[in-house]
Amino acid sequence: MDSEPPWLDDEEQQVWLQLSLLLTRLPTALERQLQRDAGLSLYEYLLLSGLSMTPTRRLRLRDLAEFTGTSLSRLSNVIRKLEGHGWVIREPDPQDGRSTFAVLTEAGYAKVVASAPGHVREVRKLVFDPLSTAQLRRFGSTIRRVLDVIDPHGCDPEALLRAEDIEQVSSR
Amino acid sequence: MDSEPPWLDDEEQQVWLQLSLLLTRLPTALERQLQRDAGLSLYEYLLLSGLSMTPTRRLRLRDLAEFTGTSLSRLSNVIRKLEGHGWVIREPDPQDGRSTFAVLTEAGYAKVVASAPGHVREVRKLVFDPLSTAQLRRFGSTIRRVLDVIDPHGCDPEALLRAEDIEQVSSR
DNA sequence: GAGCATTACTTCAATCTTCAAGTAAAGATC
DNA sequence: GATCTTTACTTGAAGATTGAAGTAATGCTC
Repeated sequence: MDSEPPWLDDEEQQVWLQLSLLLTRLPTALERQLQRDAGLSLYEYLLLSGLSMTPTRRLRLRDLAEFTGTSLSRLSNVIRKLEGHGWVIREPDPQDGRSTFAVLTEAGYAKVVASAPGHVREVRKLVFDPLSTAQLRRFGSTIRRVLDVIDPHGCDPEALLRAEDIEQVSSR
Repeated sequence: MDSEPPWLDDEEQQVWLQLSLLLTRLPTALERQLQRDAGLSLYEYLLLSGLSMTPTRRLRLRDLAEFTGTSLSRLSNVIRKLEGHGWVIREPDPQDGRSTFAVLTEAGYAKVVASAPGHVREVRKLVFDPLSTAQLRRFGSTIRRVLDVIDPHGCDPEALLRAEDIEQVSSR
């Protein structure tokens, strides 16, 4: 096997430092805005907006956990909290007795609609405004390359959001 | 001021999705490796390795909080845990009765030395190997641009690590 | 169709994080 | 030099997260 250098060179170290900072500072900044203006955590926002992007505004908990990138256990707790606010309800999956849908209520949809603009404004301010179009494009493909290594099956969240509507028969 | 579009265009949305994934998946992957191979959280590793990079292997808690990007409160708790392992001790700052040094012990230093190669290998595998040199350079400067907006004073952590030994002798 | 493995979810306990006080030392201002 | 503010840190309670069971439905294999 190739023996790789045991430490990063100067340039790598520079980039690694920048990336580490981004990894901690950006979520914190987004979280702050959402918490202040909408009383939502970044995770909660991601969850609600994920549901809202879906044709029937529902997702199996398993898929939602995948989409938000966390454990079912955490998701289960957060859903309970969101149910308390009346933003989400659980519905059994008629096709599979094991799985449960998280369904966005009207109130939940309204919450997303109300919170999205502020969040988008922040994302735009912090990420898109400072970058040129070309820079943006390269940034995206660089990140994609890293993600391919972390998660080679590239469990495309977009696909998740689109693929779940086939089996709708009833409800509402 | 320009009124900005209320939502992201397709390309922006793509990039944003990639970035969101990176923000959650990369720390998780690094955390997993460290937890498995060294029994450390990413935060603990960052903290210990920050101390180890310092000329005297010590940093004021305030500076360490800044460096690791979190609250003093969290830091205080983590330091207590690390003290329990014998990796760190607290020492009062003779220059300023309010502040405390976190000092890396020999055992703590040994812990960093033992854990670093595995962590570096993971970082290299996930971030540097997939990128060309040119890509890397652009990636770094793109990130820097974003960070400049989030944190304009650009409180350079490198400076922190270097700057703390001057005042062993004098005050301000 | 019986038995075994897997999947989807929930819950509990342990740990971790945050937030809001609280303490105590410095520094600033008059 | 008395008072006011700021800075550095700690602590305790509340809330969040993880990890290990536990339950229940499903799928797989013989």
